[in-house]
Parts: sequence; C-alpha cells; structure tokens
Amino acid sequence: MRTDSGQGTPEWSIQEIAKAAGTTSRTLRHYQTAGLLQPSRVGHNGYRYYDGACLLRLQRILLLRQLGLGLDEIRGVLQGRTDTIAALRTHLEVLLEERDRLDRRIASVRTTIGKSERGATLMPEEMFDGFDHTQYKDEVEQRWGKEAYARGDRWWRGLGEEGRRAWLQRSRALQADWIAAAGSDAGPDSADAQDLARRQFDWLAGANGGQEVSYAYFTGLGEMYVADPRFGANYGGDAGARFVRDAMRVYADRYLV
Amino acid sequence: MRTDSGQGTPEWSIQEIAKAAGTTSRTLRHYQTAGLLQPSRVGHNGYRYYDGACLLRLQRILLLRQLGLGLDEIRGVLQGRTDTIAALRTHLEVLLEERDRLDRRIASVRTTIGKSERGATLMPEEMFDGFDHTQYKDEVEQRWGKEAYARGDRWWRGLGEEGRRAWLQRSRALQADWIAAAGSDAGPDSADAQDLARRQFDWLAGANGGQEVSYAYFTGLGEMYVADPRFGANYGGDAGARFVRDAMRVYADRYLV
DNA sequence: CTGGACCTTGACGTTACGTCAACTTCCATA
DNA sequence: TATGGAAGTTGACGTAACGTCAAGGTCCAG
Repeated sequence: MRTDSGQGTPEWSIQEIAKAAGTTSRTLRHYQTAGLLQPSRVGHNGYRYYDGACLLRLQRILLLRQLGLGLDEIRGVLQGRTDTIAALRTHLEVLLEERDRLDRRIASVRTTIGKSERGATLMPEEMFDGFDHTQYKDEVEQRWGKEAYARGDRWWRGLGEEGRRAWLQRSRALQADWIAAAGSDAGPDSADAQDLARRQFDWLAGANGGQEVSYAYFTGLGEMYVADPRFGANYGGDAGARFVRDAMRVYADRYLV
Repeated sequence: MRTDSGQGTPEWSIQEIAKAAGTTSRTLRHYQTAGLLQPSRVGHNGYRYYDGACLLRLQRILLLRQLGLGLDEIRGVLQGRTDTIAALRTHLEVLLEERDRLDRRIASVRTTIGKSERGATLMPEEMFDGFDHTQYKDEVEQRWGKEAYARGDRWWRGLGEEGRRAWLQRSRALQADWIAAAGSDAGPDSADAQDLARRQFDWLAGANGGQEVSYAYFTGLGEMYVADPRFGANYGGDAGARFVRDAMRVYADRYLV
C-alpha cells in the first residue's frame, strides 16, 4: 500500500493510484509518454511512484477525458496554454456537429429500412440517374409533368427484376464512360464525345417508354445535369456535367433539328 | 477511357471506376484485400480492370458504407450470410445507443461549462467525497439537514483556493489508502485499517467546522458509503466501501462510545 | 530459496482508408 | 526509337487511445 519516501510526502505505486482514480496502469504509462502526467519519483529499479499532486492532476485529466476531450487538447489545458472553458466550448461544437451527422445517418438508415421492407431491391431506384422514384416523386412530377412520371414509372416497373438490373448496368456504364471522356482532353464535339451522346440518346429513347426524345427534351436534360448537382454528381461533378451538356447540345444541333 | 477486353463486356481501369463511383483507387484496392470486391480481370501487367457487375457491387458497398456499416458487416450482406434489413436494423440500434451516449456527453459538457463559468475551480467540488456542493445541494440538505449543509458550505468557502486544494489532496490520499488497504488481505480490525479509520475521523472532524463527530454520525457515514454507490465509488466500489464501513464501525465501537 | 505478484519496455491490434516511397508500365510526342 | 509524364503496382507507416500479450527483472512472504 502506501509508502513514505522519507520526505513526508505520501506516494503510491502505479497500480494503487490507478485503482484509486478508477483507471489502469497502462493508461498511466500512456499518459506519461503522451506528456500528460509524470510520476513524482522513479525508483532505482524503474518503478514509478506518484504523490497527491499527481493524483489531483490525474483526476483532472480523467474528468476532461470523460467529457470527450482528446489528449492533445487536455495537454493544452494542463499547460495553461488553453483556457478550460474555451476548450470545452470548442469541444461542444464538435460534439454538436457529430450529433447532427449521427441524426442524419439514423434518418437515412431508417428510410432505407423502410424502402427495403416495401420491396425495393435496395439501390436500383437510387441509381437511376440520381433519382429515387419513390422519394422524389413529387419533384419529378413537378419537373416533368404527372403524365411523364406515371409513364416512366410504368415502364420501370414493367422491366422486371432482371431487366432493371441490366438497365442499371447500362446506365452506369454510360455514366462511367462520360466521366472518363470528360477527363480526357477531347472536346465535346470529338468523335468519342459524340458517340457517347448518341448512346445517351438511345438510352433515353429506351427509358422513355416509346416516347420520342425531342431536341428540347435532350438539350434541356443536358442543362439540368449542370443545374442540379444531384444529377451532375453522376457525371463526375460540375466539370463532368458541363462536358456532357455541351456534347449533348452539339449532338442535338447536328441530328435533332 | 473504356476498353473492350475482346469479349464484348465493357470494362474500366481502376481510376475510371473509382471516379465513376465517387471514391478513390486506394479504396478499391482496400476493398479487394478486405475481400469485398475483386476486379473482373487482372492484366498480365497486374493492372486491375472492372466491369459493369463490379460497378454495381461497388455502388452497393458504398451505399451501405455511407449508412455507417463496417466492412465486416457489408461482407456478410454481400455474401448473403446476413439479411440486409436485419443488418440495417442491428446497425440502427448501435447508432441509437451512440446518439444516447453523445447526448449525455453533450449535457455533461454543458453543465461543466456552466459550473466553470460560475467560478468553480472545476472539479474541487466534484471530488469532495463524491459530492458536488452545488449540484447535490438539495440532497445534502435532505440527508444531513439544512443547518449542516450551510455550515459545511461556509467552512468550504472559507478555506480559500489554496486551502481547498490542500484539503482535496488530503481527501484523495486518504481514499487511495483505503483502496490499497481494502486490496490487501488485512481485516477491518487490523492496525493498518484502524489507523486509516483514525485518519478518517480526524479528516471528518476537520471538515465538520468544529462540530463534533459523534458515534452515530461516524457509523452512519460508513453505512452510507455502502448504500450510495456515488460515495462508495470513491472507495473502490462496493467491496471497498464495505471494508471502510467495517473498519469505521470497529473504530467507533472502540473509541467513540 | 522459491513461487507468485507486480514492475519494466517493446510491440502488435483496432478502423478504414490517406499518404508517401520505390519501382514498373503505358502511351503520346519529339 | 528514345523519352517524359501519367497511371499502375506492392509495401509500409500513420491515425486515437489505449488493450493485450510477451519476455524478462524486482519484491516479498513463507
């Protein structure tokens, strides 16, 4: 138990002080190498000994730790470099942001579970050009008209499991090729880009349920890729979306007049 | 950009598929070593190539990742070992617990900031025998009487900064010694234990503001250490608290009759 | 003197990659 | 054809805060 080093100040072994503070000896060694807490004395055999001041300092460290502060921040506080209240305030903001992220994630998981339960293959809808038919139903109706949505939905449901999978693979392949093409230094009127634009046209023709793809529809869609980041994201972000839009416009001017 | 391996199935390089999916090539290599996603083909030069099926699988992985699932769980889902919905439900519970912990931590940080602002040295009061004078005011009054609380509070405030620090060091030293003694196999009536009981008595006499420490008060306090885990925690938990109580009772029977 | 408890340093594991480092391969251009 | 740059590869370290061996010294009671 307690020993007196001969100078009247009581001191304890590493295990004793660890238990007293409700932690482990490993943690104490860790704090030492981290520069947070030095033993008050080290025996000739290398044993660490701690006194009352150490115990107080340790309590303080553990309090801040349990509030979630990192060892670096705690070191700043202990050295007086940082004000305790300021450190806590900063920390609080981090925690609040963390909770926000967590809340959003929880909501996402919940809706995903809900959708899965309602029979979605999970993610097909998500991937259709960045559109989730169920989630964005209202928006789609507003943007393309009620009739267009219903037609698209019928077509989509009519594809069947296998058909949807194939369709998505084709969509994704097309998007990936767009991204790769945008990364090269070929212009939107290059043969490669125009080939992609043609595939894009065919792809849309297939998706439109037999409805024709007009000049206005085609170029308008291109504009939307740029305007709406949720769409553009599927084509490699802003720069990629612009490339797609330009290539589509060139194609339309050339073949859809 | 895209290449055709000669079998009609389109494929992409590692960078291309990474960009298309909105991630990095490093991540793809990582998923491979993690057993989540193999390239559809590996060139004679070691280059990885991915096809549309890979892209779909990757999208699925990334979706689950962004919901917060770990790679292990995702592997289970992909292999069909785990039901997707079941995995998400389990995950949701983890997230909810996480948020609970976060909420509690946020509350702790907030009250700590509040107390610090109101001039607390931060943690002195916390440590006084597990009591926070401000937080547990009502409880103390109920347990020990209004008068006793006021007297203790006056005494405490009268100590001054330096005095409080010294007092706390003494308290902590005493508690640590109790814990160490409880860990040895000496009984509550051993010389060591009785020496501690005497120090405990002196300590209480000093804290009581000149008020005498009666037999009932001393033994009652010992009982409370066992009954109230918040007190007992300072003496090493339940077993430690029992040891302290027993030693205090022996001491009281011997010297406080 | 000896067994067991306690101490030391050193090093690996944890999570999902980010970030060099060293080296090879591919491809377009001079 | 030589070459320079972009892109590919494997290997390894870093991250936060310790937990958990491993191998070996120290202390103490019987």
